[in-house]
Amino acid sequence: MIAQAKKTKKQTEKQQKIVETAIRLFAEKGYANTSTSEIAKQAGVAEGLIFKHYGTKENLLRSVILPFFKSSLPDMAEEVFAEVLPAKTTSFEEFLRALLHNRIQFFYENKQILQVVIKEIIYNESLKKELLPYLADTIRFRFKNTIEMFKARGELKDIPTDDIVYLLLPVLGGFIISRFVIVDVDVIHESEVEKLIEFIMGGIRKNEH
Amino acid sequence: MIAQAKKTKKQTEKQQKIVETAIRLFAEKGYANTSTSEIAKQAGVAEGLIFKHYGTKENLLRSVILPFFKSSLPDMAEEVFAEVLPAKTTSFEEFLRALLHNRIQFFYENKQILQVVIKEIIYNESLKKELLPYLADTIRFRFKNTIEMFKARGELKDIPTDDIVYLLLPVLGGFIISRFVIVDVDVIHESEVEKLIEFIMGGIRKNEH
Amino acid sequence: MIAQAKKTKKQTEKQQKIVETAIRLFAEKGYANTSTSEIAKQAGVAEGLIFKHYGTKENLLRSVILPFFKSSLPDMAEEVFAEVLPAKTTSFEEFLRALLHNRIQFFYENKQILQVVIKEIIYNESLKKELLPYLADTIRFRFKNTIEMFKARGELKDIPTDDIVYLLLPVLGGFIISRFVIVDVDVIHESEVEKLIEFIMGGIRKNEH
Amino acid sequence: MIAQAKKTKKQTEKQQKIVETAIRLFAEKGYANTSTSEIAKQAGVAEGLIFKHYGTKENLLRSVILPFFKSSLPDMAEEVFAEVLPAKTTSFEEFLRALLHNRIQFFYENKQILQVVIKEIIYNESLKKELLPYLADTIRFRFKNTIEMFKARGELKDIPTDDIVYLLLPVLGGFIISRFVIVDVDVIHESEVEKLIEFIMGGIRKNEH
DNA sequence: TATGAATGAGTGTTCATTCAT
DNA sequence: CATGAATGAACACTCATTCAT
Repeated sequence: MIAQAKKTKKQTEKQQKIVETAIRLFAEKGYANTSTSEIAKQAGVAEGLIFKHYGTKENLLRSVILPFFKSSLPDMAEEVFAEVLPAKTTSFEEFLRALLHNRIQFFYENKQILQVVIKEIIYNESLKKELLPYLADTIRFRFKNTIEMFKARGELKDIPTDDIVYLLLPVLGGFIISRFVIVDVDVIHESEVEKLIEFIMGGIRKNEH
Repeated sequence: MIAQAKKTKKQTEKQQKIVETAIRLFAEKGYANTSTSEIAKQAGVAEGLIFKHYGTKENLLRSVILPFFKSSLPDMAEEVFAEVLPAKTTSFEEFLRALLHNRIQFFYENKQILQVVIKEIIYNESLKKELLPYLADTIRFRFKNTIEMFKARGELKDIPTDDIVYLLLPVLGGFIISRFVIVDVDVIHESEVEKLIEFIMGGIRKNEH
Repeated sequence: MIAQAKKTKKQTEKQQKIVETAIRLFAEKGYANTSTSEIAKQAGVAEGLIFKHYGTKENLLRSVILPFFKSSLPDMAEEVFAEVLPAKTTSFEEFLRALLHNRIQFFYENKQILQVVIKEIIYNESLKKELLPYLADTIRFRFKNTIEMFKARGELKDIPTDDIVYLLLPVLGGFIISRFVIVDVDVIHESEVEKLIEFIMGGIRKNEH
Repeated sequence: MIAQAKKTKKQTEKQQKIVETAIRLFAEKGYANTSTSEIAKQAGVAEGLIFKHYGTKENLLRSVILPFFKSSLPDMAEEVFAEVLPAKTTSFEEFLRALLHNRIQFFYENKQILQVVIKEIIYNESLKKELLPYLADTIRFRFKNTIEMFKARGELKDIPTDDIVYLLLPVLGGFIISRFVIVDVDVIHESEVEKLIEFIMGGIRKNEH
């Protein structure tokens, strides 16, 4: 169900090995610091084969990133929102909790691809231009709907929805990136998630009674 | 006073030009995607001169990053805290506001170096290992003191100080990085800062009366 | 059987050409004065191919020297001693004559590699350290045995065997080096060999009767 | 009296230092493996100064080699033969002994220049072509006269003088080169010299009585 | 499909040499 | 006399890519 980014239709065993190795090396050292000869060697494959299948090194990168980006990621999103939202009784906190758990699980299982995506979006201007708008639109759209729903229920402050999304995304994104990309953790504890949720919901100011 | 990372003691005009050009190109395309020959060409300098002065390409990168990192950055920090804190009457909100304005101004003026630093910390494993602990320690230490002070004044919730810092840093860092590195803005509006502050202080949950 | 230093197992035609050209140029101008681009050009090969096969320029040198040194040279030695010694009746003079003819033939056929070896042993400190002890041990060991045999037969003076070897090696070595390396002759005449043998055996002092 | 190769007429202190350092480095690693920048650094001098004084690197090498070669060496030779020969009563053995002691002392004191000369004569085709004939002529001429004198006295075998010289030079040269250049000894013992002399005079064949 | 020899443009780096000061 | 910044050609080496097998 998850981590399916690696397998498309008909891939030979060697082709599989190439993609796996490329993902691992791109994640470890970055696309620009990984040579096709190293990929070939570690994949146990002739260097020519990479070019038979993918034409260019850049295309190999896209073949790694794009499926994850254009199919797995939105599919997953669909799932989450579909999974969580129907429960009408749920609070926004419950939603956040479910979302975070789902995402964290997903990102943990696709950590290497995620690392490649983030590193290259930051490092590679043309990939950034291509992917960032897509990412922003997709995610933002879903968030807006959900937040407006909860605002209608009176659970959230009367801040404009766009502002909430605009503040929420860097916080959630920063949290996940700092954990999975900057510090390469394997596990995010339940308590961390709870603290984050409480922070997002209530801030840090002491309320007067 | 600011943007002093570029000028050290005795630098010839050409040496200046090399560093400036290197910073610009590293910021635009990343260290790994920038060739020394391109730096030389755009700096109007013989390629050999780069190596006369910096020995290796990697050392040129370090000569760009390290002064910013090890001197300018903590110096600035010192300044902010010194500037803001004495005013005992100030609230934590005032402190945050002053800090953000100061940082935003500083990062705007050093935007390119900042972009280089962040890109390479994410992309270059060995630089990350070298700089991240240093960064974390320096920044974290100052924040802890300040937060504890305001906690003592009863302005902040009774969350453990470490937890507050741990939540605050990705939020502030994520905000600045997403603005200056991912989206390459020139200006951050007053209102954005105010929204961020209110978010940090009060979260998004509607308070019951 | 001889000059086999050039051909190892599976070498492509171009690889052959690289080694041949490298040997020739190293012999003519020395390793340090020969550029890989010149080798490539004269071998009719892309420069990159040299590094595909040999990794570094230094490794190309070693690939030229070491097989000659560690296999051909001792193999030959084996042969000579095996060929000459069984004939119990042979005198030491006969042995010397056979040895010299064999060596001269061998060195003539491998003249260029020999020139490379000698030039680099003299010029390249690290190669000297690596090869000289090996050379000394191998050669010296065989000589000692042979000389002791002939001493036992009463053909040679009662000088300590080590001293004889220690005097004989520079003489033989100096003779061959001065002919093949310093003066680049193609042929060493029978009469030269005879004079050398008579000199070694009898010296230059006139015997009184 | 000796080691005067280093000082010509008016040399500044820095110029002295350049030549000394060049000799040392050329001797250690060879001319081709020594960079002018290294010479300058180790001599404590600006790199430009080398070229102010010597024009090119090759000219620096010649300024080191030629005075030694064209003045010191023949001068010394003159001395030896003048010193030894007058004593009419002396035997050829005595002459050889005096010659060797004189040369060994001289080469020991000029070991580094000697190493440079020998290494470059073997490595540098154009220097070889220039110096070798000169060397051969000068040395050979003096030897011939001496040997003929001793032959006239009946001390030496009736081998043609040219043959004796032709055999003697590689032996003496090989002995000195193998000691001072290949093995970098500081001292040659009296006993070694004696063995060499006895070898040259009497060979190794046991004489029948 | 898969190999791996071969390419050639490009990379970081070195080095002898020049020249303004 | 002396410096050292600056040059540019050459150097060893890398790498994505091609192609005959």
